[in-house]
Amino acid sequence: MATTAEPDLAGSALDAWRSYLQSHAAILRQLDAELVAEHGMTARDYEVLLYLAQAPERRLAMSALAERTMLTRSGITRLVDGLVAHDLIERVSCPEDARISYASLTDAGYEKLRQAGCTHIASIRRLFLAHFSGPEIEQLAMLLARLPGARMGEGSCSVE
Amino acid sequence: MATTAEPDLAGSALDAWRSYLQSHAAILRQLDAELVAEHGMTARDYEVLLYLAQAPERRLAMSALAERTMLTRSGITRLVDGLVAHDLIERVSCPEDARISYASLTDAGYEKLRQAGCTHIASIRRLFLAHFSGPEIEQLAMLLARLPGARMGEGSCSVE
DNA sequence: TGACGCTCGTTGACTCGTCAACTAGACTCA
DNA sequence: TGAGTCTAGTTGACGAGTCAACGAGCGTCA
Repeated sequence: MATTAEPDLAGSALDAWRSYLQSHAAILRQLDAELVAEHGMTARDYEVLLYLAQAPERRLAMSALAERTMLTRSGITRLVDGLVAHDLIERVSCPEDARISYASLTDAGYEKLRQAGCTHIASIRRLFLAHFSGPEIEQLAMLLARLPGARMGEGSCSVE
Repeated sequence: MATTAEPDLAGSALDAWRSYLQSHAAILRQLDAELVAEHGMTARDYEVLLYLAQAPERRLAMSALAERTMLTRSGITRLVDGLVAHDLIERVSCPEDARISYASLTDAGYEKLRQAGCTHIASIRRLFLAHFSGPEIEQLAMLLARLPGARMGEGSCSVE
């Protein structure tokens, strides 16, 4: 119907890209829905609590959180606002540098994280991992690690 | 520091999942930024125009668009509103069923899509495909196709 | 000391997409 | 025919996250 002069994607390349895009949307939506339904918490909330739990003294500067979650600093400010309102996190100012404010996991936040972790990790297994064999997971990990933004070996996915 | 009684993710499983999540965020952000910078259009806009270009008579009912893009019907209404305002799409009512309104690609929309396609596909190649060999792409396509939401063989990624 | 430039976090205004409620039209069945 | 129900699409109110602008604090260098 028209020219195909522009660079085209076809075959496996297209399949890989489409599956990558669409599966991500579907899985994340489902993951979020389950976490919200069972623990009143979004996947982002969970992610933030997890990073804090894994950090030294269970606290991180706002900027550090923003970097890990791939949100902007203003995005993190608002997300943390919500978690503070639910007493899962508290803000702690830094005595050495007054510009810095830490997000610090409360005991309640830690407990909430542990509870939600069961649901969340089970969901990840069911929606993602269960579709592959052990060697396939390794293969997938190896391939996906090459993509921009992929970072590895930064702690566990459950509470330490 | 705490018990690890809850199910845990470790090793390749964690790496695969983390890379999957984080690479997606990074790639999509970059893809969107490039499309916006060069063509004043988001990746979602592009996606909608592409689905229309590939559809019979270059038009689709709103619900069909919603399903393909994994947006809700209200989300699609608003996205299409924007594209209509830019004359890339027009709404056409269905004579057989007055409930249905088609989103129909205009010539301007088609031309815009062709232009943006060059940028977009080049970006996908650079950010995603370039990191793998041919056989690796096939492997990846095969693996990712098993995930929920992944659908394959539904046309090309460029204008037909 | 103090002006300059940088970083950190927050805020206002905005965009994008959701959910729930709604309207309008089509189908079904008595 | 007409009540009940279902589907398609839109709208209002909202939540989440972005960008741009800002205030405050730190470091540097003259």
